[in-house]
Amino acid sequence: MTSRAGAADMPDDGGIRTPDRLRRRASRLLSHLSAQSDRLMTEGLTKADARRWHYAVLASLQEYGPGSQATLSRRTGIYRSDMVGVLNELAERGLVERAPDPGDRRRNVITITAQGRRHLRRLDKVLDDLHEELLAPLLPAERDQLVQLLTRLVDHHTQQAPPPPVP
Amino acid sequence: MTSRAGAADMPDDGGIRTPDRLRRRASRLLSHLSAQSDRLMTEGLTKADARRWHYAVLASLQEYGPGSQATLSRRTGIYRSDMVGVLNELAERGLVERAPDPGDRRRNVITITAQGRRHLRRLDKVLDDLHEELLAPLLPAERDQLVQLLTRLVDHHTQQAPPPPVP
DNA sequence: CGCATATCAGGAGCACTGATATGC
DNA sequence: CGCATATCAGTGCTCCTGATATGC
Repeated sequence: MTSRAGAADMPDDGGIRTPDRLRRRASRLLSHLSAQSDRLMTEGLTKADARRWHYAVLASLQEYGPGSQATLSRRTGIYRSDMVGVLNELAERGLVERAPDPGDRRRNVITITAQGRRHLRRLDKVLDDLHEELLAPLLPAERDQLVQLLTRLVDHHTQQAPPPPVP
Repeated sequence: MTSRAGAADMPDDGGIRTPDRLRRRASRLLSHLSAQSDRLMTEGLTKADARRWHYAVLASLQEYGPGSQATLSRRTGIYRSDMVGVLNELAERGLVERAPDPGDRRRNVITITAQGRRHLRRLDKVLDDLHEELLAPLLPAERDQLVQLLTRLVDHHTQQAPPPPVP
């Protein structure tokens, strides 16, 4: 007897809802896939003695140049509170340098080192392979589509300041 | 002087990498958007005195009928260890009932209550609105595309057993 | 003074591991 | 016996809230 008792446990929902709304909710799909993706990337990066945040910081340093910790926070989306620890780990490994800003003594200027650049090149290769695995079922055009759709949504929700409460 | 010193801090990457690989990495987009989506849903559900897991459990109960905790875990993707607490919260609120299975005394049979169904209807409405907000920039056809792409990826990575090490 | 910066302490939610007791 | 189930204890990561000291 596997739950085919008729209308007893087939509750009234007005007949409107599609039967698999759970699986088709975009938010659930996103959470699910993001978790799978994160696991994949974290595993791969761990083998290269790195974490996801390491890559974000190093890549942002290489693309946009040195910057204060607050600047890096804004670039990468990492919280200021968490940035400290990430930079400690990167500095321990000799991948970045933290020097006081002579022009503004509140700031530290973070710079990527030569070793950091070498490390970043390795990580980029690792991530390329992992993305191949992540997106394996999609054709190249579909991968572009996905990236484009995700980008539009991310952009829409990032430049969205929460509307002022109108007092 | 804002980092325009020539080739000094424009490091060699072979000229191959696209300049915004950080922003276009699918894994980063997924993490980012998933975080934004999670925040949106969590906020909305909190106002309705619920969490995301509550919705998952209630919806799964309504769609597939009652089941043991292990069954619910498989349906919803919530870990068995965490399921206990979720069901405690739902039972406290009178939204589900936990009764011992007479046929197998290891199991509890979880059933959604009438109050649980009412609550679920409210949550479904809340989530509909939140998804409208989440997917606002996309046309209906694009939303379907997104859901379809995400579904294919999720499916691909769920039924994937890690390949045997070939001894 | 207000504002930004770096740092530290800590919480909430989720994904996950491991151990235990119980019953199939 | 092996296996599944429910439960508890605890970890790590991410996101996020403070509070502090310092310098603009």
